[in-house]
Amino acid sequence: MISPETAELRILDAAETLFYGRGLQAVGMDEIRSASGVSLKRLYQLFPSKGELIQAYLRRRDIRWRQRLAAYADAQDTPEERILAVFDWLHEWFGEPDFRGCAFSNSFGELGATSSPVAETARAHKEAFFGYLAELTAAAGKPASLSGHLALLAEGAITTAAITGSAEPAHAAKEAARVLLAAA
Amino acid sequence: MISPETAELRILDAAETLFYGRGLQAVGMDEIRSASGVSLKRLYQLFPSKGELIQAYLRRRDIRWRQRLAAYADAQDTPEERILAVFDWLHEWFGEPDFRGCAFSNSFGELGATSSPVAETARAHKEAFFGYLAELTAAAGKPASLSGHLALLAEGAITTAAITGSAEPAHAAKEAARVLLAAA
DNA sequence: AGAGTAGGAGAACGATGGTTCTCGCGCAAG
DNA sequence: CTTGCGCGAGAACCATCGTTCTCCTACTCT
Repeated sequence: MISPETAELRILDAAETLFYGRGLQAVGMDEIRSASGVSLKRLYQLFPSKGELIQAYLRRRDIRWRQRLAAYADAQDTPEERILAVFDWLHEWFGEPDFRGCAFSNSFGELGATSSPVAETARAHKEAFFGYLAELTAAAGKPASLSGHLALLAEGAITTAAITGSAEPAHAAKEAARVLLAAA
Repeated sequence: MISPETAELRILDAAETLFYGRGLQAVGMDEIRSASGVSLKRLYQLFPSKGELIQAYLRRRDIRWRQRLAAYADAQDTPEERILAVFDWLHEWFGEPDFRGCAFSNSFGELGATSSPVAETARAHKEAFFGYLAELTAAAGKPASLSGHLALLAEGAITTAAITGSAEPAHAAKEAARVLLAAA
C-alpha cells in the first residue's frame, strides 16, 4: 500500500493532466483512478467528491503556475526586464506540448455558470496574477493603469495562443507591452 | 403546428440562451425542447444530434456577433474612430445582463479537446474577428502588427470582463489601444 | 366520411458516470 | 493462531442524458 501523501500526489497529478488536457466534465473519476493507480475508495477518502477534487486541482495549479512565472520573471535584473520577461515566460509555456490555454479560463467557461467555487477560484487566480503585474509595474515606477493594460495583453495572448495553437501571440504581446512601457 | 422555419428559429434561440448561459454540456436536449416549445421529434428532424445543434448555434452566433460589431464600428467617421469604437462596443456587450464571455472561447475550453468541429469553429471565429481588425488597421494606414496587438487587447478584455464580472476592461483596453494607435 | 399520415407528448432504451457497497485478502494485535 | 480491521478490485446502484419509439390525436386528400 502507498502512503496517503503519495496517493494524494498521484491523484492530483493525474487529475491535473486529465482535467487540464480534456476538460472537467470530460474526465470521469474512474479515469483518474486508472491514471493515478489509486483505488476509488482511497480517492473518495482523500477527496469526498469530484467537485472537491476539482477545487484541489485548481488551487494547486494556481500556486504552481504563479510560482513558475515569478521564479522566471524575478530572475531578471531591472523592473522593466521583469515585466517583459512575463511575456517570454508565456512564450515558453505556450510552447509546451500539452498547452491548452488557461486552466482557470477554461474551467470558468465550462462550469463557472453552475459552480460558484469554480467561478470564485478563477476570479481569485486572475486577481492574483494581476496583482503580481501591479507589483512589477509599481516597482518600475509606472502608473497603475499600465499594469491593467499589460494584464489584458497577457490574458489575450493566452486565449489566442490556445485557440490558434501557436506561441506567437506571446511575442506580439511583448512587442505591444514594450510600446506601452515606453509610453507610460 | 408551427412552420419548420419558426421551429428552427425557436430552437436556435433557446439553444443560444441555454448553451451560452450555462455551458454546452450543462444543457440537455430536454431543456432545449422545453425552452423552445418544439417537440423532441421535430428537434431531431431539424438537428440530427446535439453536436450538430451546437455547431449550428456557434455558426449563427459567429455571424450575428460580427455583424453587430461591424454595424457599430462602421458607423464611425474615421478609420481611427472605427478602431476605437470596437472597444466601445465591447463595453456595451460586457454590460448586457447575460454576458458570460466569448461563446467561442468558452466552447473551446469545454469541448475543444474532444470535438474538432468546436475547436475549428472557435478558431474560425477568432480569425474572422482578427481579420476585421486587420481591415480597420489597414484602412487607417497602420502596420499590420498593430492589428495583432489590438486583437490581444480585445481578447484579453473579453476574458477579463467575463471572469471579473465587470465591464471596465473595455475601457482599459480602449486606453491601451489609443496609446498603441498613436505610437504606430 | 374514412384512411392514411404527420406531429406532439412523453415513455423507453442504452450508455455513461458519480458514488457506494461487497467481497476477499493480508497484516497486526492479543 | 485467530480475530478483526484496512485496503484494493471491481460490481452495483442510481441519476442523468442523448436518442428513439409508442401511442394517440388531428388533419388532409379523395
